[in-house]
Amino acid sequence: MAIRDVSLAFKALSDPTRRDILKKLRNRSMTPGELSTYFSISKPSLSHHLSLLKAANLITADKEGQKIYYSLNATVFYELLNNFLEGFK
Amino acid sequence: MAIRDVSLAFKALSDPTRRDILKKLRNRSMTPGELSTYFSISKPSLSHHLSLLKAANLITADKEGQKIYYSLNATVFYELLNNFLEGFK
DNA sequence: TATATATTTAGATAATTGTCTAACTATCTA
DNA sequence: TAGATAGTTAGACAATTATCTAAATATATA
Repeated sequence: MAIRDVSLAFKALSDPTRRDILKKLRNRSMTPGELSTYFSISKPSLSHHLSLLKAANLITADKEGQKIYYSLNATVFYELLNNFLEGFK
Repeated sequence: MAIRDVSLAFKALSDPTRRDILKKLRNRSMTPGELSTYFSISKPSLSHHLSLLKAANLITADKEGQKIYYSLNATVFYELLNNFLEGFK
């Protein structure tokens, strides 16, 4: 998996709610329902944020029954920031 | 100098024109006039991008006569991305 | 002082964003 | 199969953004 769109990734990282979502997913996968208990926004808004993070390839989704487990895509995450730092050496 | 606002910094980095400006400033300082020769946007638009980069503390400005020399704030730049990576270890 | 140069500010406009409620789809279970 | 649960999609709305042209500010120079 690779970085698809740097602008998309930085834009995804520019929102504090989305950065908090990534931090929640740092240790383990979570469903939108579980994530929603940590945030004071509606589930559709959370869903929207998850779709942006997914579009930026910063998280992955695994469906199990009715549930969807979202996980941090650590590889792409490091790739994005490290590659960007490379460009500024 | 420190990171003031992570959202502001990532937002600044989410625009390709602004990333290109940072790359131009990687090696040396430049004035808006010189920078403008590399971009196909109006000078007011360029000025706007520079003000956002400055607000994000990613560049600094030094006035000399009528000219303003903009420089990459490498320290904050590395600080932002490295500290952010730290949070995701 | 008048004019030219460098850059920003003001104001307008179209596009994008984050949020909401309501409605929909998919899956599970009694 | 009916109802409950998990999550997304649709549509609306206010706020923000990137861009432009026109005007203003600041400095240098003839």
